[in-house]
Amino acid sequence: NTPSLSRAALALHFNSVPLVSIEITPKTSASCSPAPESPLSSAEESVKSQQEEQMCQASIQEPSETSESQPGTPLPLPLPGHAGLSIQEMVAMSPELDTYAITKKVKEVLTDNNLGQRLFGESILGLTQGSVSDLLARPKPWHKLSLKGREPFVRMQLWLNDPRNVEKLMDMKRMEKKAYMKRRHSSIGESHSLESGLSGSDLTQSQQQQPHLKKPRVVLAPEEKEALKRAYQQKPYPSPKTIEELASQLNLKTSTVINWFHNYRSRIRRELFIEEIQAAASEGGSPSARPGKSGGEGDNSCDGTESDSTAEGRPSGSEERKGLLESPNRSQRDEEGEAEFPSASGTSRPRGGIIDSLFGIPESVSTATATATPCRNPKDSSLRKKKAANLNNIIHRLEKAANRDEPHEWEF
DNA sequence: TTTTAGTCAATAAC
DNA sequence: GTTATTGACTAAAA
Repeated sequence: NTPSLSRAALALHFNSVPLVSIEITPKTSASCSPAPESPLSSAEESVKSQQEEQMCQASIQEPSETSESQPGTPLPLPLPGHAGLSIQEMVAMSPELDTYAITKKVKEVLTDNNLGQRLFGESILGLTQGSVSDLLARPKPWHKLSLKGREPFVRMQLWLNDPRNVEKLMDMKRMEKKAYMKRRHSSIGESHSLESGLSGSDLTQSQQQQPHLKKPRVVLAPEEKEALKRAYQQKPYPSPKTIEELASQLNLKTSTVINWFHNYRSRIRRELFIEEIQAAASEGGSPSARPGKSGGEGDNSCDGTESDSTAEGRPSGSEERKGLLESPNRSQRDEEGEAEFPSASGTSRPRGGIIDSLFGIPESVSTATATATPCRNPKDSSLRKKKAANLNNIIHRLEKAANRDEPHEWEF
């Protein structure tokens, strides 16, 4: 898997740098050579001398094809400087970070220095461009992130802390360009010889011989999306039967409809997070402050329109604040009196002291001292719409909780 | 088994 | 060429 290898190779250069001023005992690696198939490998030569020393400080793990998606496997990362801590350990020990402030700062630095998301993502985060774009545009609040989800933010924070971050990324950019030019030159030469040696039919044949493994991407028509959105407004959690019906009516595969609902729920949820954050920011609070009372989309309890209707039949006050979008199962579990936002307060996590210094987190970025997000009303109709849909979601869950068998009638 | 979280990668939009 | 969007997928939680 060339992309993975090149990604890992790219990252090793950057990630072997001490990002904060801490006494380090760098582990030495048996091999500091970059991945052989890395597109940058030729260009790397030119800057190798500058970076070799840093590279070899890294505790390098052989990059594997799937390393990036496997939890627990260290990603290409700036860790060697951190007293031998793995990224997972750092994430686990990290104080609460203000994801919104971090992404804002990262965007700023990247734009100011004309650095692309792809380069940043592949070399610093170990993520693809699309993922980076998504992450930067719609960061989830820290307390809503799983350990894995926190990882990119910790990486960003570490990168921001590195005084030479831009410089290094610039170097990387230059190397990439060099390598690209080199490849382009050689491929031009190749295509010349191909043109002279292959007839048109030969090319067609070789193309035909390529196994057609890739499925064409499904692109939903606007009407189809509209129909699905309407269905979502009615029922955010459609039954298998409804899904079947939708699929046949829209002439789509069932799996496409299922995926669409999964994705839509997830993306709506995130949109609500970001709207929450922005609203809080505009009101002067810490942007991604842990909602505590407002609870992400759960701030509906502050919103007269929804809270009135959601309050009825809610099992408990805390339930109301738990957020409209949590899964039905979770909701049922919540009824048993589980503490609110168990992971949010970071009670079991060391805060400040060595870890704060490790991250070098400025006040503006850490939310450890942040205040709760104030309540607010929705500012536009789209938000209202989403919340209305979420209301349906709640109703759905209440139905389920109240009556395990599909309820035909409501009893109040 | 269903849902969520996180991500990839194709491709649309700029 | 870069960034945004989005259908599909995997892993993990519930």
